[in-house]
Amino acid sequence: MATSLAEENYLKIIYRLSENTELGVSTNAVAELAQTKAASVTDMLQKLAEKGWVIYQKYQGVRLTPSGQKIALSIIRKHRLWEVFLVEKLGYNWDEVHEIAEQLEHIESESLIQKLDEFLDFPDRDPHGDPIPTRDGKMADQIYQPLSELKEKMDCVLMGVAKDSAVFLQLLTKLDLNLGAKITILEINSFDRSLQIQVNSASPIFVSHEVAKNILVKA
Amino acid sequence: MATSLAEENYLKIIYRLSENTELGVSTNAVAELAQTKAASVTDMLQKLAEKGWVIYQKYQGVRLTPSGQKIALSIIRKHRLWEVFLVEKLGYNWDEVHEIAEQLEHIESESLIQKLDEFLDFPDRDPHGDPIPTRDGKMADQIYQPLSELKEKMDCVLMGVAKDSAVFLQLLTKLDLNLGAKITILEINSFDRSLQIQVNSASPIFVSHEVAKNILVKA
DNA sequence: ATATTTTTTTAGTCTTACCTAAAAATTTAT
DNA sequence: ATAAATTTTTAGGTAAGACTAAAAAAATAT
Ligand SMILES: [Mn+2]
Ligand SMILES: [Mn+2]
Ligand SMILES: [Mn+2]
Ligand SMILES: [Mn+2]
Repeated sequence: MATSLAEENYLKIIYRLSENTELGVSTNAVAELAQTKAASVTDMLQKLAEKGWVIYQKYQGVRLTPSGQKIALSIIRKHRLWEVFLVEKLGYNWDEVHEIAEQLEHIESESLIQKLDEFLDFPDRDPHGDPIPTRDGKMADQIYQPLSELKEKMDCVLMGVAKDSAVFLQLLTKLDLNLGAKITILEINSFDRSLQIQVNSASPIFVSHEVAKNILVKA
Repeated sequence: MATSLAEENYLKIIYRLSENTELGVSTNAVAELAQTKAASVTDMLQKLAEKGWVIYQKYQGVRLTPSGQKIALSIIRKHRLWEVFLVEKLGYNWDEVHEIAEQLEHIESESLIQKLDEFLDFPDRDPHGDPIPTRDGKMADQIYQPLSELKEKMDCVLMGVAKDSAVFLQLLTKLDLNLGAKITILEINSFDRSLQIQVNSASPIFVSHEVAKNILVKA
């Protein structure tokens, strides 16, 4: 069945909110991400349920059916492949690509994504370190851990980010915290959990706990 | 002012129909290309006029204002650049790209088109030989002529097509009539104006007047 | 246990872009 | 010049996807 742009965006949002929980996703949570009102969300959830893409019961929240999940994963696959294209081929920085990919992810053509994937040499991570779902809808687990979970004196490599807002990514770029950066934790301040770290053996810098939580690393 | 997808498509259609004539474009002509009904077109023309993109007077047809023309040209620029990308970078054939470009042309990002243009090395023709409007909205004239206008014994090179329907392009491909093909007119049959031609010095083939009309060549 | 607050749903509108049917204007034919 | 045919516009509706305000349900506090 054909999906409208609005439907695709809702399914993607529900997918994202389902990643961390087993329970149904709340109407308000969807409304916030969709930048719309709860009443509009209720309308749409009823429509998505009729189409068989979500399980929805009044006041019980919503969850994706297998077919809804499949659609969401295909949109995410397209989004991430286009992000790779924008960075690798067109020379964008990682903080500039999300909005454009939000548009490109809705282009409908099986062959286009197939050829794009090939052109990009079948990447398995996007420019933010997020796994790219395979053609048959399997997504690798996020195997990296937040920098905030590491202990003092530990070394690690920056493998991704847990948030792709432009301001956050620009901050990282300014601090030389790019994909692949080598990080050493010098000290963790117990007062505010901020970290003193060394990036690529340069002079030490401070990052807040909030920043460290959103940096994904491999030990 | 922001343009909706529907508005962009209407402006593009009006541009296309204006290319050959000085007069206003008729409601019915627009309706046919938009695959919609005349009543819907009238609605839209009134809206476009309010926005200042067309001059519209009841029963007098419609024509683009300079700002309407500018929008149309920017959509056409995007369409044709994407077609170059699809053929040159992703390996599509020229008969497969139009529908996908119809979607891609509506992606909104100045920088994206700028970078795409650069990535493609600033092409000035698309895979069908059509000129690509410049960033400031100038489009080169179509300087090629239909094969049907040439006389017997003349040599020419295939530089473009006047129609980009998939069936037509597939026929040309089957006959080895690709961009750059060398054509010699052996004979023109006065009965139905069909032509006997030689392509790249291979054995002679026949093409109808209808086909010849839509093949653009340089003598 | 009851009252209050928060969340969610329903009811009623709005805008965009389409539709059909009917009316009006224009064009073509006699 | 009139009549007939065609084109275009108007009038009135529909579906998608949003909104606000009000009602209902659920969660939280007293
Ligand atoms: Mn993104
Ligand atoms: Mn990403
Ligand atoms: Mn095209
Ligand atoms: Mn073209």
